[in-house]
Amino acid sequence: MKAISERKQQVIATAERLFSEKGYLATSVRDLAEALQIEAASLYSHVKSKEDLLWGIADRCADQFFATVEPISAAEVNTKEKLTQMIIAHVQVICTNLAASAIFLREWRHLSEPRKSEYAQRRANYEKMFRNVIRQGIEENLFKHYDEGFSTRTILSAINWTHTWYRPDGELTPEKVGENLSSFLLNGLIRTI
Amino acid sequence: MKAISERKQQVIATAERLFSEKGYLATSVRDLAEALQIEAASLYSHVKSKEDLLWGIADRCADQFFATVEPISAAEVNTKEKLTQMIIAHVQVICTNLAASAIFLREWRHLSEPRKSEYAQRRANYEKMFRNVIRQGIEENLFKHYDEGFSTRTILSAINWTHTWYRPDGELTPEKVGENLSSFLLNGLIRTI
DNA sequence: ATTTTTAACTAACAAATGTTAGGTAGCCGA
DNA sequence: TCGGCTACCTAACATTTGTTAGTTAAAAAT
Repeated sequence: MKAISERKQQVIATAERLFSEKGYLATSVRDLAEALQIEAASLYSHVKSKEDLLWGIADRCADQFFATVEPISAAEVNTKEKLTQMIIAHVQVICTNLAASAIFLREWRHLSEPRKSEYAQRRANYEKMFRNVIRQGIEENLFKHYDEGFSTRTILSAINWTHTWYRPDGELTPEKVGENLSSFLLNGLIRTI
Repeated sequence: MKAISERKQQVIATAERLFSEKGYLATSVRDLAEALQIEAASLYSHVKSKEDLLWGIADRCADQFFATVEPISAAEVNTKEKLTQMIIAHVQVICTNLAASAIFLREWRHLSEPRKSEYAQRRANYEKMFRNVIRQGIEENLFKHYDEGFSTRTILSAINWTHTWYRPDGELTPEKVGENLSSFLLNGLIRTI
């Protein structure tokens, strides 16, 4: 496989940070170069193009979400437990890859075709894992009979937003955040006892 | 007050659509002009600058959210009912102003200072209305004792995402969507009876 | 009938953007 | 010691960008 030089790793890490902070379009190649304290043209020793950089980040991040959540999705556990664990795992990926996750969740839209459509498909496949477990829960009469797409979108939007507010230096561990979110979404805000 | 000519309304409506579809930065003045079938420079008969256009849209949309939700926030109803109605109202504004809401929710970040900071403050004040009613519910021991900021962010992110998937030509009315969302968030996905 | 306003135009601008060409100093393995 | 590789440089490029200047034809107001 292709080994990734240490310097290229720095380029990628800086790009992740800037793309997630300011957005892909608002980050110029010169901004990125300045953050690395080199000239803009020098970036092209490490990277083929600005969009290739975005693509690489998006690609690797998608891999990580799949690698973390897919095993849980395929495991044999009861439905409630499975959804809980998937939420916790998903949130964990976000919290430990805040910058890259922002690309997975938002900035991928700025890929150009055909990559953009391919990526949208990949994201849809990812979300289908959540959709499937939710459908399962509905069929088992364990989950409420909302439209299955509605429930999926509501849960995903609530947990995805984590990437905008989670701070690694805060007091909450990623796991605790995931537990709180799954508990909230499964049981609701209202006290029942 | 300043009357807004019919043509300017068209410019604004088209800008709302393009800014929300492709994003503010990805929409050039020439894109906008082409959609209106005029030359780029002609836009400046109607609008002072591209950012002024963004600003106007963001400003009016914020007004609308406040005008719709603030009266409910200030009303004397029990806490659960108040939060429910606020969610429904908020979702209703989104669903009936999909394009402008996308600016309120996302694209305002591309305002330049000091407008950006002012707008962020305004949004924070808006969200504070939700935060307050949630705190109230916690104090009344009616809502679960999650961190108040956590609950607020979770609810808002779930309901804000509506703007990406709601279709006016679908079968759900905005009110029904709001009811489903508030029911989901207050009671959770799990069946209890 | 004359003036003013409106809404468009053409032409051009400076600045910013992503990118390429071609070069150079230092390091590493043979 | 030599050749090639790495990581950067300067200079320049073609486009795209938001915007201004100045003009014009038609409509509205006086």
